[in-house]
Amino acid sequence: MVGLVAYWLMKSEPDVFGYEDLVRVKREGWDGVRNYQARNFIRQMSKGDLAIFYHSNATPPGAAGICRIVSRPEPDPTQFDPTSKYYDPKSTAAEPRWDWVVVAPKKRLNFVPLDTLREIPELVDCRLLAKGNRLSVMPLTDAEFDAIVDAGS
DNA sequence: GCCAACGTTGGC
DNA sequence: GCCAACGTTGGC
Repeated sequence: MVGLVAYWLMKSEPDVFGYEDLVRVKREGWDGVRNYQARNFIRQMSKGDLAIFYHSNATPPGAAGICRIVSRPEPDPTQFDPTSKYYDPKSTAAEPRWDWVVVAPKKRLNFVPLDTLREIPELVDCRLLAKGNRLSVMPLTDAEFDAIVDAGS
C-alpha cells in the first residue's frame, strides 16, 4: 500500500540557496529552521512528500520549483556546531531541538511570482498569503499544491 | 503569567 | 533601507 503524499511549501532566500542551487547539488539538508511551528511541520514530513520551493526575500518572491523530501526528519546538525550561525547552545544530542529533512529537486517551475500566486482562487486561504505571515515551512492542501504547480507548468 | 523590549522575517 | 508583523526573552 502506498502511503499518502503530503504537500508542503518551504521558503528559502535565493541569494543564500535557491532552487537552481538545489538542482546543482541534487540533495540538501534543509537547515536553519529555528521556529517551533515550522519545526513541528518538518517533524510531520515523510519521505516522498512533495514541497513547493519558494523564494523569499527575492525580487520578486515566488514559487521556483518542486522538491521531494528524501529523508525522514532528523536532527539538524548545525544546531550542534558552534561555528554555525544556526548553533543552539541549548540543544543536546540526547534532546535535539531542531530537525531538518533532506530535499532533492523534482521539477523546475516556470517561476510563479507572488503577485500571480495572490490571484489564484485556490490560494485565498493559504497561509503563505496571509498578512504578516512569516512561517518558513507550511503544509499545503492538495488543491493548493496543484494550483501552484499548474500556474508554473 | 504578563508584557515591554528586542530580534527576525519578508514584502515593498 | 523601511517597517509591519510576529516570535522570543527576561524582568517582575
